Amino acid sequence: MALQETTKALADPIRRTILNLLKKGPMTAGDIQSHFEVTFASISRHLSVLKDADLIRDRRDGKFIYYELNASILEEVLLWIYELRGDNNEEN
Amino acid sequence: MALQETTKALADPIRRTILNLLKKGPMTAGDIQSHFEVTFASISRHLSVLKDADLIRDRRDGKFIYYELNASILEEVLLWIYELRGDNNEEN
DNA sequence: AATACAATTAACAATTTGGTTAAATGTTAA
DNA sequence: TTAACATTTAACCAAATTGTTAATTGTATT
Repeated sequence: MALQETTKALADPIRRTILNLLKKGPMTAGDIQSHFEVTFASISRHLSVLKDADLIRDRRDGKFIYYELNASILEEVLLWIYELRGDNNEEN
Repeated sequence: MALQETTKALADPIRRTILNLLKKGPMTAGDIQSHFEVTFASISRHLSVLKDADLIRDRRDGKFIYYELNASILEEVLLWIYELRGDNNEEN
């Protein structure tokens, strides 16, 4: 179930911040790392969790690897939440 | 940040299933447990994670404790996801 | 008060997660 | 082809999470 990968990926503050950074456009791992106080290796692993969830995609351009947001994956989470609220929220 | 508790709570399949069960209406811990192959104690801890996130509320009625869904907490997650998609999804 | 029932909490083991440093990989440029 | 740069992967550690069993708490019943 992809929902599992997605929700797990979203359950970490660094990963959520990375997604917010990527909202503005693609960035390299180095650019991303510079926003945090953890090592490159640590960010690299967060990126791979996001990649496993397909929340981000990467594309190499010469020496750099650019990461970009793939927000479409979030549709499934939205759907799940909508269904959960379902009839209980008729009044809204 | 409440988003942290919420996303963490959602990142477990048992907890998501519990929320789906509660969609149909309040249930006791025992009723909930009967849907899983883990012990009462394990379910009880999942319930406390959901309670910490305020995704569920409990109410004692005599010998039983009834749990019910508080889906309003999910608004914050929805908002966060909407913001993330933001301008990137003008075409939708 | 004693017993039984519903559920939580405590204590512990196993697994997962997130961080670090060091080594490895891929690419460019000298 | 060697050096330098960008990034990932491997190996390891500490902390958090999830599950179990056993003890505890709260309520109802006798």
